[in-house]
Amino acid sequence: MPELPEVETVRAALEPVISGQVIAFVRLTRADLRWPLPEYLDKRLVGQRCSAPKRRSKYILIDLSNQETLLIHLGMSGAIRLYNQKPNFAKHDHFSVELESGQWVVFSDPRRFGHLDLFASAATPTHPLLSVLGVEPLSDEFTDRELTSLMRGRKTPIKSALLDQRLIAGLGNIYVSEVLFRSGISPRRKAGTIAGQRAVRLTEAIKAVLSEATSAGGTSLRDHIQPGGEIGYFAQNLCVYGQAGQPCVNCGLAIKHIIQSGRSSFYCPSCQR
DNA sequence: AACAAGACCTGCATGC
DNA sequence: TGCATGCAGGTCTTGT
Repeated sequence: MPELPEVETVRAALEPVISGQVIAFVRLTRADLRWPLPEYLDKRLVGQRCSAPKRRSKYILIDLSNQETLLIHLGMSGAIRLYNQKPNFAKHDHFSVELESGQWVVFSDPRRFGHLDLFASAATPTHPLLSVLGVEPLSDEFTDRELTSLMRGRKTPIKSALLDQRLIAGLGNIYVSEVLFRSGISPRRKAGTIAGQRAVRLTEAIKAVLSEATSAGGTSLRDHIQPGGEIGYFAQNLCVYGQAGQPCVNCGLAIKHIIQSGRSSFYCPSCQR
C-alpha cells in the first residue's frame, strides 16, 4: 500500500497518541508476517514507554524506554488504526497494542508483506533493513546534483531507478509515475541521461509531489486509510497513475500503460520525453 | 556489478 | 453461480 506520504501520514497520526505512553498489553495473533517476528515480541513490549515515532523512508521507528527500537513496515497492504477503546478485531489484525491511556493501536495486513522488528536503538551499524537505504528525498541532502550523481552511468529506465530504495528511499509505484509526468520525463528514458535541467525538474517534482501528497493525507485507492479512519485525498490529484486511456491533463492525448520490471507505469507519450 | 525476473500472500474485479 | 485469470501502493532473493 504505502509509499512515503502514506507512511508519514500514519506516523503523524500516531505521534500524539503514543508519545510518552506506556504499553499496557500486546495482542499478537501471528508468529510471522513477511519474516518471523522477534521472539517474545509481546512480552518485550509490555511496560515500555514509547517516544515520538520517527520515519525513515517507508519505515516507522519507535524508540522505547528499554533502549530498543520498534521497526514497522506496512508492506503492500498494511494499515494502522487507532481506537479509543478495545475494538472488535478483524481477520487480519495481527498485532495490537493497548496503551495505558486505554487507546488501542491496531496493525492489520492482509497480504503480510509487512514486517515488525525490535533492535537495539544504538546499534551500529543500524538495522540491516535501514542501512541499505538511499537518500531521504525530502531532505536537504537530496539535490539535483545528488540525483545526477546517483543516476550517472545507469542503463536501467529512470522508472526502475527511482523505485530502487538503495538510491532514493521513499518513492513507490504511484508517485514515480506522477513525478515523471510532472517533470516531463519518459519512464523509459535511461537513468544515466538524467542531468542538467532534467535533473533540476525531476528533483523539484519529487519534493513537490511527495509534500503535496503528504499534506493531502496520502492516496487512498484500495488499502490506504489514515489511522483515524479518514481516507487520503491525493487520489484526486493523480495525473497519470491508473489513468490509462484517459486524456492527458496537458495535451489531451491518451495516457499510456506499460510494464517495466514487472510493474505498471503510466505516462503521456507526448508530454514526457 | 547491474539489471530483470521470481518469490512471498490475500482479496478483488473481470470474463467465461 | 462458480471458477480461472490477472492485478494490486513492496522489496528481498535468485538468476542472467
